[in-house]
Amino acid sequence: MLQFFSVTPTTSQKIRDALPRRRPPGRPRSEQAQKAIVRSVLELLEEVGFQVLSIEAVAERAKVSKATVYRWWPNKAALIADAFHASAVEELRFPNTGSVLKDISEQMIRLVKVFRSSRGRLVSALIAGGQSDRELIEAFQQRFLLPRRREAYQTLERAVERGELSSEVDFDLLLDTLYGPIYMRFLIRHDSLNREFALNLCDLVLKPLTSRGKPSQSKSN
Amino acid sequence: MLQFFSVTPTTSQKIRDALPRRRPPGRPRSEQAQKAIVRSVLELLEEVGFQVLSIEAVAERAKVSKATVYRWWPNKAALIADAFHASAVEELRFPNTGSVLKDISEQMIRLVKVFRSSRGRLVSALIAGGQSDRELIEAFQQRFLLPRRREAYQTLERAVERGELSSEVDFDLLLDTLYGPIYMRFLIRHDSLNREFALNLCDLVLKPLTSRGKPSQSKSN
Amino acid sequence: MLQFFSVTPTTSQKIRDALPRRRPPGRPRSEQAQKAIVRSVLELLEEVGFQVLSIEAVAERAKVSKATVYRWWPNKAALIADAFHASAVEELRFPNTGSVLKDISEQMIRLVKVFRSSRGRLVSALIAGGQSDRELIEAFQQRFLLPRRREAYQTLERAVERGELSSEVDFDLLLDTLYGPIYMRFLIRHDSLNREFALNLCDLVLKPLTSRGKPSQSKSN
Amino acid sequence: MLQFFSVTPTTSQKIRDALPRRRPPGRPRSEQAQKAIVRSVLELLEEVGFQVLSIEAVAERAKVSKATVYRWWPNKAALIADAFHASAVEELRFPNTGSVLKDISEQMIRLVKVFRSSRGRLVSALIAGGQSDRELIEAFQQRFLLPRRREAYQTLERAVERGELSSEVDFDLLLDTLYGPIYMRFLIRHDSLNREFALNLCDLVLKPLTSRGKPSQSKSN
DNA sequence: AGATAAGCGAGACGGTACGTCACGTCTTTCA
DNA sequence: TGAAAGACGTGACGTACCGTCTCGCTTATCT
Repeated sequence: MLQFFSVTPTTSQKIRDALPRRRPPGRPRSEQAQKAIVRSVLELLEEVGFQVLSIEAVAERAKVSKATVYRWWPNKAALIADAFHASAVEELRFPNTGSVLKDISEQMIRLVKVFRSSRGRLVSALIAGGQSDRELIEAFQQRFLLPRRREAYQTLERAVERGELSSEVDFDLLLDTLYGPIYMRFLIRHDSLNREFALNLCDLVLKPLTSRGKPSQSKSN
Repeated sequence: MLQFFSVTPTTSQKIRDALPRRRPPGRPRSEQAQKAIVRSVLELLEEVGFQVLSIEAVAERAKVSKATVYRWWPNKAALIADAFHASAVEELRFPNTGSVLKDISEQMIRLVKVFRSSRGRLVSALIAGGQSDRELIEAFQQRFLLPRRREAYQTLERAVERGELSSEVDFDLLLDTLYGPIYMRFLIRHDSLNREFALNLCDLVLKPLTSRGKPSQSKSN
Repeated sequence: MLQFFSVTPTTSQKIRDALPRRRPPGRPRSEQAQKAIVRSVLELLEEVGFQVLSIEAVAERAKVSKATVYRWWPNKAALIADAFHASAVEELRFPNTGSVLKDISEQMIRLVKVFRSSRGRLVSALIAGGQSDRELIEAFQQRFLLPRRREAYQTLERAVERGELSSEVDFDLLLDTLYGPIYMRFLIRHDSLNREFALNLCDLVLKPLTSRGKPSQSKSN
Repeated sequence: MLQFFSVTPTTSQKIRDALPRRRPPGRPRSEQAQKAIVRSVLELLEEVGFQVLSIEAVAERAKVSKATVYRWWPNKAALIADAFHASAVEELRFPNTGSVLKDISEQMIRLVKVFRSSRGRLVSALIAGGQSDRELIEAFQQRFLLPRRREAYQTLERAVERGELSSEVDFDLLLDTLYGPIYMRFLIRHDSLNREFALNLCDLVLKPLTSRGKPSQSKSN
């Protein structure tokens, strides 16, 4: 899971040429240390949250010197972004059931599960931190949101091809309408965030748009 | 606007007897100091955000001793919550035009304006802080979200009474579907948050539900 | 011994008016903390020397926060200078026996004793540090050397008055000739520094100058 | 000047057999690197002094890897001692004029010149460092002081042979009395160190001892 | 000619201490 | 008794060097 870490060096490193290269001079970066740091960040983030997480504690837990942390990550934000990347959530892929409503509601339920799990804390810490750190919120967009968005586009395109969905629908608007409410309940916690909510949400937003329910006609009015 | 502040001491203080009381002995609490503190918090929040805001800086800017801040607010969260309260947004009321779509889209546009203004920073700071502080997010729910929600309920009820909306609609689900996308774009900043988005969002979510567009039938299907 | 510390605030403090003043507002400086710090510096200096002495260790031993040390002393040098001042050496006064030779040799022997004691380490640390710190060496001149010099001048003047010494003698040259060799052996450690050396040194330098002993003849023979 | 450096490895290395040996296998030690290191130490010592001199900076300036420095010198002291050795001062030899007073005052003036030059900083750094490093002060004794002392002995012996000086004079005491004041002014900087001082010092100490001048009388008057 | 051995640069590593900053508490004087 | 002033212990910050280590490369001698 972490093996790709040195391949995709993310925030703290420049992307190296992909072509076969000689190893640079000097002592090579310790993979073990990097893994330990990332692991410590993940653990501590779940335990105490972004605000309280101190790099000092990360270094101590990873049995690594503080300098090593600072050598590779310029600030707490980058550290968390990378850690978050490393804990990438494979379970958030979209299925291909032949029905948009099914595909999306299924994935939505998985997302809700992640948000309710201890990893949710990681996500909320990242978004919270992002409110005063441009890099951090961009990291979240690029590494978490966008990959999922791309899959979502494909899912919607399949629906269009199948004739389930009008080709005139604004995908971005639709997807934000579907996921926005989930993020809102996740972050503001004013109401319950569970499977039922996800299903009802899908019904409310998606059903009117699917040809099966013939709501596309209402659209054209 | 701030005058009622010492009357409604909010989070950090016990509510004092409302009955006429004799002034207690000793130096009376300085109203001026309180106002200066709150003003400083608001200014600083817009300038630097929640994370960076230091009570030390607040005290210095308000020309107040640190102890005075601590005497009245137990922590940064309470301080921000109160400051936020003081900057209450009067312009977010719902109009009553006779059309749900109009009423809500109108208010939505105002909300978007607030979010895009410097006061938006205040809101995002509050939500961000709330991710690691229960009190803070609850303050946001109670003082910002709920008051607006109550008005929104009334707006929807009027629509039901007018026959625009089915009485079976889940108000909470509907409102989160309407506002969630705005919060999402506001917090994650992955896409533009403007008037057009608000209007399209309203159209997408609300039109299918309003009898005028006859989409209520599709619902019953 | 330390009581005069807050009276003569030395390096780190401005000298306050001697006139009766009201105490300033705010928590007063903790005398106890200051004493503990100075005591720790003295102990550590004798144990490990200037180079190794870390402010971190001083703070820890004095059970004082590092910030408190830095609040009052800008750097290690000032800290040591003050500590040195506090350990001021009362025993280095000149006697008044009626004989220059006696007066000076007596005091010289005391100086040698101090240099050979654990407090010698303090002095050598101060001079060593002074080689790369102007303030430090100046502190040594002002607080250690000069006070003694003034007494030495008086001792020499008494000798002139008594007719023991010519009034044409350059006091500064004479005193450096008397004390320089002691400092040299103290710092370079190339030869033994003891009572005999001090006595022989006095004889060598002083006797030829005193009219009473006419010892230049005995020497030149 | 530096060429003998790898031949006499000094402090940091065991002295190798002087007998003709075959060169060992392996890459030979880079003479160029050694010279660059020593040069850098000398430069930096004059610029910043012992305390601040960092091996990291030495390596960087010498365009040499840190490991290379550590391979050959165990610590900063050894490094400085060797560098000092390399900068050996040829001009501090004693002349042979036929007059002790002349011989010694002449050399003293040269010493004062060296102390006042940028190389003086080197000497003071060495002595300062020596206050907390036995090796260092011993290096100073052996490499700087002693060679000069041996020459001074010869100068004094010539004076005895010529009848200028009594054979009963304690050479060590006399030499420390002559040079101690110079070291004192050099290190403590409490008074001017110049040609006049050196001359007056010689007069004061040496004249009473030389039979020729009988100047003790003029002095004692 | 190839094997073996050491020196070299580069630079990452675990550490220690630096000097600064803000925390939240405290102790004083003045109003 | 509240407020201002400001010192206090605490603890993390990010930096600088320490002295050690692992690399790949170079330069020599030895087989």
